[in-house]
Amino acid sequence: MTSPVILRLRHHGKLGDGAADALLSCRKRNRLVEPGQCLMRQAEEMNALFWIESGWAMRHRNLANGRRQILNLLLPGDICDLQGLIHTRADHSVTAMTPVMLCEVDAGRFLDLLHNDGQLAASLLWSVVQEEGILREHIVRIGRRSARIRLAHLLLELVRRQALGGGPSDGLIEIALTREVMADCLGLTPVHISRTLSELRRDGLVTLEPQGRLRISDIDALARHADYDTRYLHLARPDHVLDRAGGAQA
Amino acid sequence: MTSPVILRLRHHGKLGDGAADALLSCRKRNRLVEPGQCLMRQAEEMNALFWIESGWAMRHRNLANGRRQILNLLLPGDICDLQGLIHTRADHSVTAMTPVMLCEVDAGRFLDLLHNDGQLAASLLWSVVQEEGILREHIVRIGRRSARIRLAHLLLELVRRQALGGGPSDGLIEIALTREVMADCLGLTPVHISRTLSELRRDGLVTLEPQGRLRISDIDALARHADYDTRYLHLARPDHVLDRAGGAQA
DNA sequence: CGCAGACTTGAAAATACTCAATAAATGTGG
DNA sequence: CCACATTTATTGAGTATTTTCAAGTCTGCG
Repeated sequence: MTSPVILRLRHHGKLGDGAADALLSCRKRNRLVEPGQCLMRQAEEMNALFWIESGWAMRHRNLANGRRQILNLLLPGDICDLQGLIHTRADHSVTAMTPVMLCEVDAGRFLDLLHNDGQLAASLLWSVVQEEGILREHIVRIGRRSARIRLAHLLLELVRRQALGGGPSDGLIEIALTREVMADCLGLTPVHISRTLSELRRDGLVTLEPQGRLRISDIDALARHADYDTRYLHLARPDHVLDRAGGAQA
Repeated sequence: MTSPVILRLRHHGKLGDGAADALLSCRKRNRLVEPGQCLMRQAEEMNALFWIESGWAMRHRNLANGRRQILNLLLPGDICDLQGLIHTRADHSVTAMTPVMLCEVDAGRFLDLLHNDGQLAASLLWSVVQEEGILREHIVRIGRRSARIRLAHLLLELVRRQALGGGPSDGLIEIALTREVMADCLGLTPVHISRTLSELRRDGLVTLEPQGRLRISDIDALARHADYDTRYLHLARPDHVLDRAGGAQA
């Protein structure tokens, strides 16, 4: 069984077994983090370089007034943080949402690899580009879309991204998300998420499964409904959920 | 007179004259872009690698429903786009807001440099980290802050960033921003920006100067008022506008 | 069974939006 | 330098969306 990191990087394009093995050979040790525990704390020195083997985590900022904004969710196969390579302080925290198995990387060996394997370096650069794309999409979502569309977009993104790391691709979100988590992602309140989700359920777009997990009933239908386009994920195979020529914009 | 790129990168830390000259030696040619013209178009192949010598531009997405979200503003000294190094399609557009002088870079020579000059590579990586920090801060701003604080934050960031590239650092924003631009940055309407800005002016925090330019009357006062902390810019010298120990969060 | 945490629902309030009319500012040509 | 056209900004009134507060319900788990 291969690591979700490799699965994810293969969505960029060709990544030979040699490059994959080389990357895996940088592993230093695994570490298990319990839900609610920090993988990285705001204002702390960043040193560790790691990826997520299993479990979900979140990047977030806590504000002086007690509010919280979730910047991004981290799924199996996501790398956190290439930025750790330069000496700087974290401007946000990362907290486990489920039990998270981390794979810590030996920075020295990793840097050697970057130098010597151009294909691998390109794939890792791609993962940075994808992460930036995800951040930008999040800005658009929060800045210019209604609560209903925001929520639909978030769910669609999560379903897509979990598939990239080897998770389910049938519309089921593999972990239970609380209303509060969705609210803090989307800049809304849990109460309003509750109402909005009820609407989506009423309209048959989303269903609630055992253990509080959500399922998108028909991914294509919801994507069409919500003007969702996966181009920002920069996947190699052009399998946009929606592949309308030209899409939305000027 | 040195390029704003060099000025900006020096805010990361030591950058010797040798490294600076090496970077400048990658210049291929300059190109002038008129206001309203695109430097890069959504869904187009990215090939060019360039930085901004003078003038302001914006990264933005145009939505199917005619709305626009500005993702980030580009100021003199900003690099656009290191991501161009990998073969992918832009997920957003970049448009000039003023006459913009671009400096196009020879990608081959640039990559050589990255390989051979570790100090320069670190500085460029820093600029990527800073850009990501700016995107994240923008998410927090839009997601969890009131219109008034959002606007104050945006102005504070712009004043700070223009100083990094050699622009004024006295609170005057060097170009006139329309209400519509500010609105599209912050996920608000121009009308509401107008009202909010009037409030800030009424309270003596901001003044309107000739040619529609804005000035922050007292940067520290506004920063305190708006819970603004520059840590996310990852500047080497810890000259946070606010240097309260520990700051806001857990 | 019963508790704790998460969810739902209602009503009232706050925030931001829309539409529309007026006022400044900017640029153009005579 | 002035009149005019054009764009941008301000202001008011009414509306829509989202929040807040609070009470009640569901669910999973020991």
